[in-house]
Amino acid sequence: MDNLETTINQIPPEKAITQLSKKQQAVLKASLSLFAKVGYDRTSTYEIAKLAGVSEGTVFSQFKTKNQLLHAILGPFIGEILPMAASEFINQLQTTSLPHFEDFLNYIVHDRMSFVMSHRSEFKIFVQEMGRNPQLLIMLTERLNTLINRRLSEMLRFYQDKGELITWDPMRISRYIVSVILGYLLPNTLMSDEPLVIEQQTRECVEFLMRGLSA
Amino acid sequence: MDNLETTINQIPPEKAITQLSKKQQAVLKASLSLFAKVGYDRTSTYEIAKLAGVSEGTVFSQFKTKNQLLHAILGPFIGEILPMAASEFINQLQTTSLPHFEDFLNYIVHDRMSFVMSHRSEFKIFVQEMGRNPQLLIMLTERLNTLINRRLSEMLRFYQDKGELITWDPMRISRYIVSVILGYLLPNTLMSDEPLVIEQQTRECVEFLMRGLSA
Amino acid sequence: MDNLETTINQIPPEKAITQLSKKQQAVLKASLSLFAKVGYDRTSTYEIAKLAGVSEGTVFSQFKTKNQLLHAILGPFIGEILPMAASEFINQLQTTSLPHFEDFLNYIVHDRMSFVMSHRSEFKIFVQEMGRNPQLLIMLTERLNTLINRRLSEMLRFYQDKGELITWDPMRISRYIVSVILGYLLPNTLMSDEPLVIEQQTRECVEFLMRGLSA
Amino acid sequence: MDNLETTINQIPPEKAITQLSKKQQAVLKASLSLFAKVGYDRTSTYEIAKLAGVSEGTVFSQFKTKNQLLHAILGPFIGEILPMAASEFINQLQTTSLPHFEDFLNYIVHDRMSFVMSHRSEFKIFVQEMGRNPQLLIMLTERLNTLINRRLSEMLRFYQDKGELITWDPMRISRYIVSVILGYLLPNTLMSDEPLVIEQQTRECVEFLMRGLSA
DNA sequence: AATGAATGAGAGTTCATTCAT
DNA sequence: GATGAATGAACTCTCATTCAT
Repeated sequence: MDNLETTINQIPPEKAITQLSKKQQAVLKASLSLFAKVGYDRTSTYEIAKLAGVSEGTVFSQFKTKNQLLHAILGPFIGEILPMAASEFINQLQTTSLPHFEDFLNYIVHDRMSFVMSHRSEFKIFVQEMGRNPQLLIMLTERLNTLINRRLSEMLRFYQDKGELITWDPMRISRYIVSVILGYLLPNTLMSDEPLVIEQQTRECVEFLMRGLSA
Repeated sequence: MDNLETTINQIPPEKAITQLSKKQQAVLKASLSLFAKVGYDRTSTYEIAKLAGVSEGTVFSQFKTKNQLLHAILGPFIGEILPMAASEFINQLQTTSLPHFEDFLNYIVHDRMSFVMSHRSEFKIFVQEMGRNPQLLIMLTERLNTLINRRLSEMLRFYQDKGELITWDPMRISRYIVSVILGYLLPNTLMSDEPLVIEQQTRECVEFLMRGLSA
Repeated sequence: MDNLETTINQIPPEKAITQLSKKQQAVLKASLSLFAKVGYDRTSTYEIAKLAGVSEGTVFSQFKTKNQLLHAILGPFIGEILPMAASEFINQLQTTSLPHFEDFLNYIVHDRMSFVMSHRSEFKIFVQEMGRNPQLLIMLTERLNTLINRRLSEMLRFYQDKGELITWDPMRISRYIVSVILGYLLPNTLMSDEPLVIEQQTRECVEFLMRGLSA
Repeated sequence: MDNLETTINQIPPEKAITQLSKKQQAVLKASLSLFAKVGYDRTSTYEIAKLAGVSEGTVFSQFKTKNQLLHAILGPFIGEILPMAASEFINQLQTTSLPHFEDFLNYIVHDRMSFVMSHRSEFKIFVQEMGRNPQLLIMLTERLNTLINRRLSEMLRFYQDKGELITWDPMRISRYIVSVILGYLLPNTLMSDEPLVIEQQTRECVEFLMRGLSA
């Protein structure tokens, strides 16, 4: 693994993917599918080429190495997995759209579940590589912490001041929210191919979290 | 990956390990260390041999294949990870030692955290392989479900009847307990090498779960 | 290597080069530079295209194969490296312009040194390929021998008859002349990029050869 | 080419070669033969394996890379090519065994010709790589210069003082000696497989050099 | 004429596994 | 039982060459 750090730091050049030729997109799609199914290490570039219906040389014409293929898949995903509660978007919601903590919870739980479910394969690959690449997890956590400290803590304090949220450390609160969401997503994405009924799961999830986190 | 199913179904031949010669134990230990650090696929048998201080041939004298090495490591671990709420042990606790749900929570949270922390490497390998081997996770879940339906549900009903536990589906309750525990264990085991202050974490964990799960 | 024999046998199509388009000339120039710097085998057509500022396809539009590129470079060079004492030109010099052996030596030493120094890159490529392509050297030698036997021997006899040149076999005499000239050229072309002070070197060279070859 | 510098600086671990297994020696021998015949770049490890009668894996079991194979061949050769006029050996010859410059010439011409002829393949590979690896030539020359300045110049001065050797710069004298020797060796080693009649060539060589270099 | 995406044969290298010692 | 040299299939990657545009 060369450097997944770069992957995380780059804002994904969204257009890049659409600029790819048909064959290159097939390569990317085949990689996505195989990496998710059997893992990065157990996928050979020969199998990728075969599934994509191209020659092995073609696999390397756009993405110079097998590792760049992984980056090309995980880069955009990582770039979008975190903004959960990011920047402008959140600030504006704060007082207007989400007056109560329950609204807030409903929003992010539903939003992140939807995102992951519509990127199941990327998520699975990400989870797999995470086990192998602590760096990946460490950086993600650091970013998450920054996010929480800079943005989220203000918001949480907003609800805490309103008496709707228990006055725990924002970090601790976030940990529980993330844990419970993942408790729904991980078994589903890793084990089955059935789509999740997001509305139902969100309701359950929020119900529990509201009990645990209300003031 | 031949067949990890066998791994799970076998009651771990506990004695096997102690029967191993010094060299074979060194092999197992080296494998454990390397698999956890860089992953099964990225560990070569040559490196195992070097770290264990034996010849490459010796690596294969006891464990016929590299995969059997993985089994020899994960087998016992999986065999012990589940009994969490298993069989005799739980039944006897039920009414005597753990009269209140909080006692029960305290017990299993502390118990499982301790277990995982004292088998960090095995846990890490398990998590890594899980992403790659859905079979592993599916079987584990099925077993967990059986366990919950047969044993745990009785216990939970016991606390529910006492009015100490919310009357949700036992499966749902278990999901939250497991999720929150893992929310503490995963970042710690995957990211850092610092030991966890189990007592402190247990207290936090139980505090949150009690709020979320009390009747 | 297809057939470098053809390269030697072809009278270099002098005009060919000037007939080439700007792009083709750029390709030839880039090849010359890269072949000389890192060698034919270690130069990829991609690098040639990049340096020439053309597409990879263009590299092959004029020269059908990479090998033809080598031929296009070495052909003219080989065609001109030998005429040292060739044909009409020499015959006419013989008695008129170069009455003494020292004049003769001065002439060819200076002439060949100048030629090589103004074709350093070609010379370097030629030397490199020679090691790999004995055919190249064999043919060159045969041609040299023919040249010597047919033309040069007459001339040398002229000076021998005048008592200015030792009465050794012309082949032997030629060997020493060539060796000593190469003794100056090789280190300079292979090792450094500094231009040779040809006048100075010629004087030294001739001084030594005169001592060794005078009657 | 990683680092041929190391090759030159290491005194060749002579024993290493004899310690090699039969198969490894076959690999070395096959490499020597193929590198000399078609060049390093145009020899594939598959061909080496085939010629050596071993599997391709075996080629890499002792020599980790193809390049190390080249080093293993050139290292010892380079280590011995220079001592021509080296250290103790020369000093002791100086006044005792070689009273006259002609004796001295006879000695080194014969000695170096014998050495190269008994290492034809290595010499050929060396010449080929030299064209591609200026570093190789530069270092060799620097060493040669050091050798000449430190040791040889004393010796030459000894003969100059005796009035047997022209009072030119030692560097210049060396250049001619080397050039003329190579003038015999290069065509023979590069072009043919016929053994050289060393005695005859040495006599010719010395005869010419004596004429050119006598005071 | 020029492009550059695509090709596929072949390169160097790795590695789990075997087996004679 | 232990060794480590040997294996050969499989791997990632390179590159001269082709061809539709």
